[in-house]
This record gives sequence, structure tokens and C-alpha cells, in this order.
Amino acid sequence: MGVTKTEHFTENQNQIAIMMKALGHPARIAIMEFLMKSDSCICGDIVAELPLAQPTVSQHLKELKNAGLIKGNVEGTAVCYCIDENALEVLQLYFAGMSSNLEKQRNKCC
Amino acid sequence: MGVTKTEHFTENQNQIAIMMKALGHPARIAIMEFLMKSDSCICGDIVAELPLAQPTVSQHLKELKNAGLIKGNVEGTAVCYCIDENALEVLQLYFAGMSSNLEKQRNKCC
DNA sequence: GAGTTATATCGTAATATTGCAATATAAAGA
DNA sequence: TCTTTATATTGCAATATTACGATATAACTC
Repeated sequence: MGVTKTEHFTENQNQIAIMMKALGHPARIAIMEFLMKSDSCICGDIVAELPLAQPTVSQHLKELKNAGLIKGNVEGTAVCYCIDENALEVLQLYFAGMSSNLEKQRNKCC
Repeated sequence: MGVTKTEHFTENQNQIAIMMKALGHPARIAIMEFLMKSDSCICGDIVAELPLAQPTVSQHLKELKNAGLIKGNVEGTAVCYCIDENALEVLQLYFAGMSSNLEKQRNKCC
């Protein structure tokens, strides 16, 4: 097989999984951290920063964009990529909710 | 090729990516949510809950465990899986840090 | 328009993931 | 010990991901 059975899970579970999957690669984590720390969001600067070829970086950017984690603005010949704050908030709230939920249930088993 | 170039990224970036990757599948998100919501952490109950065959669920549990997100306790013939609170806290703090960082940098570009 | 610069897409090889049937293992009970 | 029950492992087919050279596209500059 090799096909994920997305249809058996809730829309929310699939949505979270898609975002997590996009973040499940060190290059894409590095891109997110670069966009967060740096003043620049120019694609060329990301390519220069990462130890990967330009087509590879372009592909990683595309995946982050498809997952809704970043957005891209064309500026002349350059493209400016930025973190989508809404997406990040979804993730932040998801994990905050999980953590506080765990707190309540402590020592229930194991 | 097809091999992730982990050696070019920081240990922290790789560690975060490993955990995110493990959560990058709806079945594994469903498992985490089940372990969070339910009183049970018995493997058999997870298998019963998920729309996947037992070997498939076993494999997903293994991946979550390898990523450090859950821990397993043998209890007779059953195995009790629980969320590793430390791992979840790492993720929660990671996203909280990102969110607050973004807040500061709002409207810098794009 | 020709050349330059920045980014995306195509094509492809190497490798990884997903899912499950079949089977193995390991503990509990008869 | 034999059987049952619960979980893990193996093996394999289908598919997805990763990386990059080659090439395409698209917007500036002259």
C-alpha cells in the first residue's frame, strides 16, 4: 500500500497532522527558525543560509506553504516568505491544550 | 538520493523535527488524543479505537515511542502506553516561544 | 530586445513510509 | 503443558519523500 488512510480520521486530526508533517524535517524547522529570527524573508537569503541546493530549498518552501505554515509575497524578482501567524497559533493552542489536559490527568495510570 | 541531511542541522532542530515527524500522521495524532482523553492506555483499546489493523497500530505506537512522545509499560499480557509529559512540554514551549517571538516582530515585512 | 537575476518546475535516483497478512513471542489461565 | 489472549515482528507491495542537475519562467536592467 503506502497510502495514508486520511478518510478515517477527523478533519482536525488531519489538519494538525499535515502541519506536523511539514515541520517533520530539520530543513523546514531551520527555515521556520530563520524566518522567525531574521529580519529577512527573501527566498535567496534562505537558500544562502541552508546547506541545500536551491531547488531543494524551493521544494521545502512549497511544502511549508501547502501546509499553510508560511505565505509568500512576490516582490519583483524576489519572493518574500513569512510565517503565517494564524497557523502557528493553531499549533500553539493545540499543544497548550494537550499540556493542560495532561496536567489534570496526572497519575491516572502508568 | 532520498536521505535527509541531518548532519547539517543543529541537534535541537533534528530533535524537534523527529518529534514533529512522528506527529505527522493522523493515526498518530488520534493515538495521542486517545491517550489524553481516555482513562485507558491499553494497547488493545487503542487498536479497537483506530480504523487500522493491529500490526499497523503497533507500528505507529513504536514510532511514537522512538520519538520519545510516549512510553510503554508491560502489564501482564497487555501493554500500557502513556504520553511522555516531558516531551510534550518541549513541544509546547517550542510553539509558545515561536508565537511570542512572532508577536514582537509583527509587520517587519510582508 | 538581450542579458541578468531570482525562483520554480521537471525528471529521476535513492530511500522512507504506510498498511496488512502471516507469523512469532510472551504472559496468563485451565 | 496446552490453550488463549495480547502485542510485536517479518516480509512485501504500493506509494511518498528527499535531493539535485537541468531547465523553465518571470521580472528587472541596460
